[in-house]
Amino acid sequence: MQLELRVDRSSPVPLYFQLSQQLEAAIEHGVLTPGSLLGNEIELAARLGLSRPTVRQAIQSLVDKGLLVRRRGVGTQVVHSQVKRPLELSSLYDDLEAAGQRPATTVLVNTVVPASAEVAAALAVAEGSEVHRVERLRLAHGEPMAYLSNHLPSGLLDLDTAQLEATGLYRMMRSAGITLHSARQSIGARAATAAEAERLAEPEGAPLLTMQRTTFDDTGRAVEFGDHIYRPARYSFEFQLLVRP
Amino acid sequence: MQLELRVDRSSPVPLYFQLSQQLEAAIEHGVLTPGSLLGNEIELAARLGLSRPTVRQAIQSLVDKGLLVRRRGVGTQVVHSQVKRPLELSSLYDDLEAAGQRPATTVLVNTVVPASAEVAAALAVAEGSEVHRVERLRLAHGEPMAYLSNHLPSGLLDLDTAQLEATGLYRMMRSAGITLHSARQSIGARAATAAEAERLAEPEGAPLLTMQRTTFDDTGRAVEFGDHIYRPARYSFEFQLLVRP
DNA sequence: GTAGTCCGATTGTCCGGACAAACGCATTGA
DNA sequence: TCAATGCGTTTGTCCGGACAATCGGACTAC
Repeated sequence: MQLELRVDRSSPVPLYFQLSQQLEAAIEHGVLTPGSLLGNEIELAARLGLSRPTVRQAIQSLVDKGLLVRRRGVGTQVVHSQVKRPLELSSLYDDLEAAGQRPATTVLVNTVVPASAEVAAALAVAEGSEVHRVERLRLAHGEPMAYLSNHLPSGLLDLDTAQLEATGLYRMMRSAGITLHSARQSIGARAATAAEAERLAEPEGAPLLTMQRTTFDDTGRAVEFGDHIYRPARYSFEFQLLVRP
Repeated sequence: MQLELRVDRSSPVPLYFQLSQQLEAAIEHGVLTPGSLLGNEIELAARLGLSRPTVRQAIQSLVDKGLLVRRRGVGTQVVHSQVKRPLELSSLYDDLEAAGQRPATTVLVNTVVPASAEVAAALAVAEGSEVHRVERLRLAHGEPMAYLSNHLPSGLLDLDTAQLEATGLYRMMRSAGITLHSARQSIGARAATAAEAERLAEPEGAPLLTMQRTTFDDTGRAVEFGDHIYRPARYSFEFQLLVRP
């Protein structure tokens, strides 16, 4: 059976992108079954009226995503992995929304403070200079789920409390024209202190999942430093890693 | 000052790879400072006697690694991020060795068992079929650090106990010709059971960091399922995420 | 003075072609 | 029988060129 593919040359969407999207959809919907060959690049290019480099660019983007594997002398095959989602910089808000949980947020602190040594180092600003500080409690189904403490360089974003409660911090940054690029994370665990236990409705000494993260925009500037704690019964970090050859 | 770059056409190493390595080294050693422009692609190609596509391929690989940023109409700049290492599929053994800790391993169990429902689902084999089971205690500086439980499809690897203690599981898989490709991870936390507490020399109920991971090779077949627990005071997960636009 | 327009610079996309390298398989040879 | 060789297939690398889209700054018009 021939996979139905076609591109629209009048569209402003790049041809290689049109193709890669169609291939990805075909894999997602099971039209291209795991392990099946994709047909060689030359023939595929001829069938679509495209050049080989364009077809290769489309295929390469899917290889980068981990959906396809190329083998010289063999061909390009669909990976038969159970889970195919690539790793992404996840936002707790988006994670919860994707899980259909309708997250609720309570902003507990939203102020400007002098940067502590730790915060200054993470954000690469002078110690004692002004930074925004936000502390939020995130709930799902009315139950506390995580306590989020964030520091941001001042002047970067207008941190409106109402907006912080209605949406997520990452979403606000994106709409402010900040393009997130990378993040350095550290995930650990420890026992809850008395104060933390009360905030999260856990007994004192209960195990907590902790995450510290510094996020960078596309110019490499630190735009956010977060120190978060999660209730492990209600949240865990799930992601897919890819190995680059 | 002109960055000194040159390629060796008689080398079997691809030209784009030679160039990207030199650029990466220049960034790493601070010859190319963060924020500095790289010079336009056309001129760079002419200077090296290469074509523009080849130069673009070299630059693109560094953009994918998060070391460079391209801006249309502006040029290609070096990202000024503090930490630049990309995310990789990490092995606890390699992590420890890189930290200069000389890890020691004790193999507690190395046998063949019928697959439980959970293991069968993770490895995509039939429930009850034979799988290898390995349990190891990993120590650093003579102190227990992690308890590692792994299941592998049978017939994949010769699991020699002595070799397991001398090196890591991932390293054994690689030398057996298995090319690791991706992994699905879940990181969480919970309180130690009595048995776990004893094995790790922690009090009962102490917080533990947990990780479950299924690793896939380049054809998408599951090659390993691990269920690990770590002492949070001695280990945490650190990694860098990249956002794909 | 300010807003809009134009223009040079630079990357993004796309083409068509050429040869090399690796793989799988069939054939050949010991 | 079994290993070595050869061959077709397919991806990997590389070239040179063309035009489009976008950015930033200079210029112009009001």
